[in-house]
Amino acid sequence: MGPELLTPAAAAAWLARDAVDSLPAGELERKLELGRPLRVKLGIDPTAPDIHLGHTVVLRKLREFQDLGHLVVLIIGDYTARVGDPSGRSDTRPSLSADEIERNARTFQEQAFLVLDRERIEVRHNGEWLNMAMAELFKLMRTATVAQIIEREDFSKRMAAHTPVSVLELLYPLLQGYDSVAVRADVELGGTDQKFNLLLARDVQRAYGVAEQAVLTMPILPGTDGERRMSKSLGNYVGVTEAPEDMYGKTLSVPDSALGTWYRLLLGEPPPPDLGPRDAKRALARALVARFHCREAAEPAERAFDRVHIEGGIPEDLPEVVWPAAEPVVHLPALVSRAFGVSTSEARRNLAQGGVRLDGEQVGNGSLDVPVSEVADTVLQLGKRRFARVRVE
RNA sequence: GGCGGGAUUCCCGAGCGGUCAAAGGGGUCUGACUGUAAAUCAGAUGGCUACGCCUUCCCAGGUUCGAAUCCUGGUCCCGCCA
Repeated sequence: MGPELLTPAAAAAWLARDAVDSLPAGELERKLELGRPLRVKLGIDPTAPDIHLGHTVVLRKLREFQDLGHLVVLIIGDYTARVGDPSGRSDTRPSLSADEIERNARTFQEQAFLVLDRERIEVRHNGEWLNMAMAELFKLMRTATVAQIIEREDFSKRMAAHTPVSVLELLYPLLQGYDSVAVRADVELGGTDQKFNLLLARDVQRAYGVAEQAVLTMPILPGTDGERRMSKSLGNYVGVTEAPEDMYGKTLSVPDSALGTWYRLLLGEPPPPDLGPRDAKRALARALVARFHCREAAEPAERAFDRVHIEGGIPEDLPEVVWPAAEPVVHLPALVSRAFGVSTSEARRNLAQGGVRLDGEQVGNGSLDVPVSEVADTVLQLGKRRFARVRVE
């Protein structure tokens, strides 16, 4: 299909087909009727540069806009990041240096280009316009009321729970809205959690006499636990640059209940009806590896997974741990510690619990010291999925 | 500005001056089981060539035979009132 040939109404419907909200009603279609490339805004926070699958839901939508001939305006929140993100509940994050911000932003862009078309993108830093005069800030602050802003659920919850909310946090939605003014955004995308901010930006735009943006919110992708939103801090994420085997394995660990959501949000289609959950999940895992690595990487990743988890075998590429030949007696906790970077105490615990194997045989029931000949050129295994080849030299 | 409350191990959160490497939960790890790194069940969870030794309870001092627990002074955080 040639999407650029769609009528505005059809294009709007197509773009909004998997969105949660397209607000206000009909706005996106009116924007498309303008008949010029739209400026589609996405703001990023350069404090966390790594992109995971959750981010790609919005990125994919941006890509669809690009494929229809529109322009993505990527805003790097360098200025706001330098002030320091106050949203951490208890942990006050140190504000980042300009260098770190630039590095993070570059990493983010690099990873975002796994999804986006790098030809149709404009990258801006909000330091360009946010370093404003106090008088200008007054004008901005008048565009919303405190009541409006604390109406948001997360603020009202925190205030009810007596957790601190800084004044700066209250200001954030306005700064984000001002970004939309500065870049003349026609459309802004975000997760459903951004709905408030995205809509408030319209108020700011109106106050500054520029056209108000259309807003498109996308569903939040659940993490590998199938429950909570995918996020790095919850540890339930799959990074787009992760090794094929990890990406494959993590995808398989997603509970069946979340399978449908993952399919729709990541592949844009429901799971194949003729496949059972196991095979559907394997197909999804292959597709994701193929997208973020290459088609050729998917098969080996699946084979590696099967070998380790289904057949109980060992992976092909093993890291090595070297034991000095000068020491004729191998202290197993020391060997495990050296091989996998765990403390010797932890190594001892795992030995005691039968979690350590040499060439598939559990060890550690007897003596913790074995002759070096017994470990030379064996495969040392900790738990189910950590392996190392022992070399003596 | 006034008055109160708090800081504990990865996180949250118990903790009588000795029996505290410190309850409980979460997380994590290991085992069993499984199509799965899911779910469930069980165990473990400061460090150390280790039936013992070493370092932890915001920081610095002090009292004591002995302090996470008491005192003094700092630092940071929170709430209430103004």
